[in-house]
Amino acid sequence: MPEHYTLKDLARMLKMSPSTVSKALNDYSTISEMTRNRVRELAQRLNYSPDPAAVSFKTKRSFSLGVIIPNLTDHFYAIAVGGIEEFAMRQGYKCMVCQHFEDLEREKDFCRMLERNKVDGLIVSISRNTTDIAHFKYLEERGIPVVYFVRRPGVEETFHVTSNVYQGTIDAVEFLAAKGHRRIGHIGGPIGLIATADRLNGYKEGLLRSNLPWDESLTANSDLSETGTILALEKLTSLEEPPTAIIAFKDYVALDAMLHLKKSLSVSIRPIEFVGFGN
Amino acid sequence: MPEHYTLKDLARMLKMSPSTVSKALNDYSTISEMTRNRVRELAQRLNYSPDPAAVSFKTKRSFSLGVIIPNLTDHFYAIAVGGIEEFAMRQGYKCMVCQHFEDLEREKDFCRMLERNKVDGLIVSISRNTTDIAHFKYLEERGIPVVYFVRRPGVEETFHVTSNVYQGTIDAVEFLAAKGHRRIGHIGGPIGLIATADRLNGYKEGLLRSNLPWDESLTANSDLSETGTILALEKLTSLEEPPTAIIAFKDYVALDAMLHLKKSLSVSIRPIEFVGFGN
DNA sequence: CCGCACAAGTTTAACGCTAACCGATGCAAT
DNA sequence: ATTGCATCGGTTAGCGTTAAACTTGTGCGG
Repeated sequence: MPEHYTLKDLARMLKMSPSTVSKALNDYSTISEMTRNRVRELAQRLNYSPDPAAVSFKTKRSFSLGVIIPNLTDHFYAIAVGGIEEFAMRQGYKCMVCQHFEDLEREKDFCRMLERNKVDGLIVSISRNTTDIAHFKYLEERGIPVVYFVRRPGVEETFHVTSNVYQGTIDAVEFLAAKGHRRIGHIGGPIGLIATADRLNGYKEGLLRSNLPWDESLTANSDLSETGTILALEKLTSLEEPPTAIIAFKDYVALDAMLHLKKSLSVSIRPIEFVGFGN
Repeated sequence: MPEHYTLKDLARMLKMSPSTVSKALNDYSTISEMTRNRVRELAQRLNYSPDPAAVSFKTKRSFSLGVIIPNLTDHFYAIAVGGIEEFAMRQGYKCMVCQHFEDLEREKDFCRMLERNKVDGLIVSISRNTTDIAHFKYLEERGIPVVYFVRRPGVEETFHVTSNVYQGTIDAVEFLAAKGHRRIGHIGGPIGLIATADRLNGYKEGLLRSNLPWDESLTANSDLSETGTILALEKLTSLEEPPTAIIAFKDYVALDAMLHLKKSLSVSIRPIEFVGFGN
């Protein structure tokens, strides 16, 4: 039942000092090839691995990443986190996954917590209520790199990876226009999100390219809740001349809308085509 | 820009020894009410929080939990992990989420890794290839409690939380029987899983209670992949007298089956009712 | 008035590891 | 020879916290 060996143990067995062992294992150039090999070999044989807590304590880093997302229930984020986790693990990093549930205070708490835990970096999809990103800036100032993911803060210069929803929306409009739709509705997301603006711009550009007129009444916004989506939908369907197709902010917004339509129309008055994409 | 304070800092300011401060913050009974309060107050004011790495290093625990699951892409696990995460955080625990992707070796690696990281406990949904659970036993021997979750190992006495799929399947059979179905099919899960056996037993019991005959040809097993499910489905639909209803191992198995049926039958020969539930 | 229990702190050491600083050796260049 | 310095490894100190061992002061029964 091998308890875990420490550097000291190895050192004793090899009759050298602990720091030599440490250096050997950490590829210091001041250790001879031979010594390094001797150490390596024994370490291997004894199945030695350094105590992460001790290393972290000493070095002030943790080999772990913070991942802040809205919520793991959202399938998109679940998949994303799955991928991040998996990749990070392969590189020897752990992840600390935090769900903010659109709560700014939580988001801030997580930042504190993650800083204390000395994460080596942060991947964040900010909450909808996050306009000020001082708490992230603070981490950056302390040397913790922050990458925004899907959602990113408004004006600031940031590192981020997002999908090109602008182009996506253009494509969606053109796709529907090509199918003959003349009145294409747009259910956008929460006002204030960059993605919401990007999509709206894409929508306008798509109309332009398809030679369709811009008509504000064909646009609505959902807060992404089911009721929010239904409200938005009803704004569009109650028009004199309702749209024959609708582009939605997210796939599940499209789903909510479609289901509602299906449920609420005992007689299907007129088919509406839906396109939902993005996150 | 307040760097982080340490116990020593507080001690200096309060003119007492670091260990007194530590004890005060950790509710030791040998510290007077007054001292405790003084310490608490300053700690509060300076926004002190202990360095987790140091604490972990010293105490040999980490306030973190290991969570080993098949895969975050499975919506069920995503939700479950979301809940675990959330709850753990509230109690001041972090989670280390690990996806084994049905790979036993990975599962073992995670165990090693989690042990080295001194997790305080483990929540596991074992891989399908896990028959021997020595690696978990090993952790338990070392004082790390293990709770199995959804999937649990065969024979062993374990702590586990699972849903009662036995009863669930009985209910499903009775439900369908009550609707008049006489030939109810059953698409089970991978052979070897406890849940697979439990369900089959529930299926049999349900038939018994509904006065329906047991007919082995009405049962099939899916490995849960789409093709596996389709294979199983086809075994049932190609019968002389195919089932008019099918109970499936998981909701997505039912979905795969339904979609396939919908796609493959240009003319809908006969409606089949589906019940899918569980994880 | 002694001794003892107990309360309230303090001192010390240690957890395992790393990094900064030293020391010894050997060899080439002066 | 002596210096210079590169090579290789050892010594030491300390990260922040806690637990065990130790000290001091007080009250109290005998």
